[in-house]
Amino acid sequence: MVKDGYQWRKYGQKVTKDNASPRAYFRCSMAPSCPAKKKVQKSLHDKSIIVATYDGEHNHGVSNDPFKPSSSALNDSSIPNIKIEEYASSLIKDPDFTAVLANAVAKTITGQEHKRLGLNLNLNLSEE
DNA sequence: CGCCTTTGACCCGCGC
DNA sequence: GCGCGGGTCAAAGGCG
Repeated sequence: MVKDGYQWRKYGQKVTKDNASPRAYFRCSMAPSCPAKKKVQKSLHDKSIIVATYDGEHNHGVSNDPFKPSSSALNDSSIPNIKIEEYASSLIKDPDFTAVLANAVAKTITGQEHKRLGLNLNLNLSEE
C-alpha cells in the first residue's frame, strides 16, 4: 500500500475494462466526513508504475505532512522497500506533484493550506 | 479490542 | 427497458 501522509481505508477494488490491472479505491479515515478519495491502479504497460488519482480535498488538517522533515513518513516506516532518493526524484519530476509540493511548502511557511483540486500522481513506486 | 483489508453484491448512469 | 461499466456498501476475517 502506498502511503502519502494521510490515512486511507480501502473500500473497494475493481478491475476495469480498459485496464487489466485491478483498481483500488481508498477513502480518508482521519476525519469522519472527509470528501477526499483516492484511486490507485497500475499503469497500463508499465506494471512497476503506480498511478494514484486523488479526488476532492481534506476537510481536516494534515497532522502528518509527508514532506516536512520532522515527519516520520519519509524517515523510516513508510517506504521500506525503495530508496528515498529514488522516491523523491520520481516525485519531483512529476509536474502535478510539483504543485503539491509547492502547496505543502507554502503551507509550512504561511500556515495555511491552499486550495487545490483533484490531481494525478504518477509514482514510480513498487507495490507493497 | 479496534481498525484495517478483502470480496461479492448492490446501485446508478449511460448507450443502445 | 435492458445490459454494461464503473463506483460503493457491508459482512467477515486478520493483524497489531
